Order: sequence, then C-alpha cells, then structure tokens
Amino acid sequence: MTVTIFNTLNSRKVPLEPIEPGHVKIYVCGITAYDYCHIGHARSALVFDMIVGYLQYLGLNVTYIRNFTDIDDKIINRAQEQNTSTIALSEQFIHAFHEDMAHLGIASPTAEPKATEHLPEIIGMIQELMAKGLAYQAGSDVFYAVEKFQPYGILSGRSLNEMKAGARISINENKRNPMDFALWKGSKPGEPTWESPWGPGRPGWHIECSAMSKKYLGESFDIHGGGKDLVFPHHENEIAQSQGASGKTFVNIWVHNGFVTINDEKMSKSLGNFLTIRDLLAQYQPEALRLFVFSTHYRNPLDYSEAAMQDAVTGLDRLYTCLAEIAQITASGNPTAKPEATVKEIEKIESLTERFQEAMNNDFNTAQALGHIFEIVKILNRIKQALPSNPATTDLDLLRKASTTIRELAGLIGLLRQEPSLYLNCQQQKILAGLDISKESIEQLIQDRLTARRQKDWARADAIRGQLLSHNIELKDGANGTAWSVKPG
RNA sequence: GGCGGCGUAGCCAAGCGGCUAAGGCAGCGGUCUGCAAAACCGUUAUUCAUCGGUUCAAAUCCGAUCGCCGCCUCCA
Repeated sequence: MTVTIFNTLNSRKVPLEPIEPGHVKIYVCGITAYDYCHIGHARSALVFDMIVGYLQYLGLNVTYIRNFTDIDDKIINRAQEQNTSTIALSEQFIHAFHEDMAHLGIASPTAEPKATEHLPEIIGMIQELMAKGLAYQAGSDVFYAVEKFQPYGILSGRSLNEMKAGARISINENKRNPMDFALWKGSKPGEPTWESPWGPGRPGWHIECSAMSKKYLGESFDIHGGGKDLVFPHHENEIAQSQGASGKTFVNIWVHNGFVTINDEKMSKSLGNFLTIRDLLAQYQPEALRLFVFSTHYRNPLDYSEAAMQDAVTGLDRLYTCLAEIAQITASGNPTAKPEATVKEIEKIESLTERFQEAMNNDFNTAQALGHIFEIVKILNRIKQALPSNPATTDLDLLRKASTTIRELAGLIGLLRQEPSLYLNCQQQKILAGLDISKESIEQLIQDRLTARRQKDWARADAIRGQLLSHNIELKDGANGTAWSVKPG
C-alpha cells in the first residue's frame, strides 16, 4: 500500500510517487529568524518531522530541506529597534530555534540553508526571469510580472481578476500590475545590502525559496510544505518564479498544515495570547505536546488550551503506565495455563501495525493511528488485570510483544521514546520541585497517619489526609504502604 | 466583496457511500479500600448543524439554510 497525501494544488489525495524512485525530496519553509518560535511553528516542525520520519520508516530515502529566512523587513526593523545587526539578530534566533527543536526531539533536516548565503543563486534566478521577460526592473527594484505567468493563481485557486477586485493590495507606483511582487529590493540607507546588477539591495521574500530549493533539490521535486498561511502569496509566488524560470513542473505535492489557535483565538502579540515553545516546555513534557498536536489531523485547526494539554498529559501517562506495568511483570509463565486473551483480542493486537500503517498511509492520519494504539492499550490493560498469579506463557508473550510494538509505532510520531518507568519517575520529580510543602513534612505526616490508622483512629487519619490534600498532595494506600502524588491541575 | 475550510456525545477527535459511528478526556457504575484516592474494568451518540434531493444503501454525494473559522497585508 502506498502513501496518499492531500495536495493543495488540486485539493485531492494523491499517491506519493517520487520522481526518483525510492527517494523523496521535500522542501519546507522554515522560520523568519527575528523572535522566539511559538506553538504554531512547533506544530509545523512537528508535522514535517513526523512526515519525514514516517517516509523513512517505509524505507524511502528522504532529502529534507528546511530553510531560514535571515533577511527581510521584520528582521531589519527588529535589529534597528534592538540596536543590533541583522546577522546577530538572526543568528541569535536561529540558535534559539535549534534549541527548541532539540527539546522537542525533532530530527535535523538534511540541510538548513539561509537566504543570505545564497545571493549568487538568487541573483542568477532573477536574471533568468528577466531574460525570459517575466521580470522587470523599476527604479532600484525588480518585480515579477504576474500577468506574464499564465498559471498564476493555480495553487491558491484565485485568478488575477478576482484579486484585482480585492481592495487590500498595496499601491506601488513602480509596479505595472498591483499584484506584481518584489524579487529584488533596492536598499534604503542603513539596511544590509548586497551588490547586484540592479544596484545594491536585498532579495525579496519569495525568491530565496525558489533559488535554494533548486540548488538542493533540483528544478522539480516531490513535496513542498509549510503552514496554510503560506499558500498565498508565498507559495503561489514560488511557483511563478521556479516554474517561470525552468519551464518545468516545480513541485508535485503541496502540503500545508493547519493553524494553532489559543482558546479559539488566533495567536497574536496584541491579544497577549502568544505562546512560545519555551513557555510551553517549561510546563509540559515535549511528548505531551506531541500527543496534543498529533491527536488532531495535521490539516485541521488545532485549539490550544490548558485543558487540552492536561488531556494530553493524562493520555500520555496512561500509555506509559500500561507499558511500565507490563515491564514490571516478573512471572515466567505457565505453558499449560489457559490464556486470558481472547481470539478477538489477539487479532486486534496482531493487526496493530497494519492498521497503524493504514492510517498513516492515508494522508498521515495520526489521530486515527493513535486511536489504534489506545485501543490496544485498553486490551492489554484488561488482560494484564485478569492475569492469575501464575499466568499463561502465551499471555505474557502477547503483552510483551505488544508492548514493544506500541513503543515502536508510537516512536514514529515521537511518542513513548522514554523508558516507561523513568518517564513516570521523572513526572513525579518535576512535580515535587513545585511543592509548597517539603518532602520530609509529607513523609512525617504520612507516618503520623499510619500510627493513627493502626490505632483505628480514622478521624485523625482522615484529618491528616485532608491536611495534605490542602497542599494538593493525594495519598494512595497500597499493599506496600502509602504512596503520595501531587494532584494534577 | 473574492477564495477556501469546518459544524460528529459534556469537551477534544477519527470515520468521507454499505461491517456494532474509532480513540482520548470528563461523568457514572463496579473491583480495590476502614472510608477515600490512585489504578484497572465496564458504561455513556438509533445518530452525525437544519431542511430537502440522489441512491437498494449517506455522517459520508448534490442543493439550500443557519452558525463558526482561515486566507486575500507580515505570518507556521
């Protein structure tokens, strides 16, 4: 079975058929490096990390390019505000980005080219476009003549006429058509500049991706990705540039991930609901974020809320708890005992890999794939709970094998990569750090309560339990004494 | 105004022509417990925004209506 992917170009799921058999080439628009990355950037990075990882799992060779925009208006403005250079600023945030990616457990792409390191390629492509009559110089700027590129609008499904009707086009006297966009911008005083045939200036935003994708992946390649907001104008313009220059199909499949909202509002600094990856990871495990992100299909909108994250944390704990408990089973197994697992359950468990792949092959349906995993966890828990003291060998084998499979598959989307018992311990440790009561006091109170319980002084025992609960400490009386944990939320 | 998307249980979310409408969270019932908590099990939509239509068959296709959202300006 082959992978099918939703293609923005024709709004259809299409089979992935690499141009070069067995080798997938993918380009994803990365960040503009002028600030810390937010949860929306995280989603995009996670989604393409998942896609690349899954394709590799299928045995495909993947060349994955993700660029940095390290020169543009926002960077120039921010650098001026902070009295620093554009280079220093972009370097700072590229570094921060790498840190964030590492914390999220995102694998490095094959290459991460920067716009400023590809000026010769950029200038070369602009010259090519001018030679073909697709671009023109106006003053110190160079513009792309969108009317000259017949398919303009093919990706975003709009025609130039429709767009002209819209009132939101910036007016620029130098443009022949208001929709024309800058390939090269003549620099104003104080701005970083590069020499060019049109005088000192800098590249427009879109041309860098055309130039760099060509350099690293060739004139035609398999997948181009990015956030939904990049469809127009960025990706539309890339098509105009690359296809205009080469005369060949630029990209076969366009993949766009949906947006992240916060409490149903678009993230924006003015609304004060701007959440950076750092903010988030200060509070939650990276894997909890992944579970949250991948619980929704990548093309659908994703609404962030504390409650949603808490759900993800709870879900992750559930998965790890199941694995940890299976790992703790020490029984060696009775070859003649009657198995607990039913035929139906065994079938479900054994078809997990197949069903997981089926979901993933269908436009990377991680939500469904995760659903399959949770379903198996439920079955494993049932079997585990029903196990007698001397359990059947077949049951133990089944549990252990399934456990391995679950970790393998979940690992493909970056989940359950930690040792289950370590994960659970770590959760506890982290929580401990935030307590307003010391570990010693907790344990002393537990001892006091134990004494009371021995004397069957239930009133006192319950009072102590209530006291600890007021500090958010929950007690769990078990066969091996009393354990405690911090109440979530 | 133009283009596109969405509306499935209390919440989140798969399913996109035909097996019992996945799964998670919360709730409830149970096991356990001195009582709890935790853990685990079980359970929770005759119905998929509304109204029509196509079909032997629709949450899934078509049309209309209502309600959300995104893009059209920098944006993942």
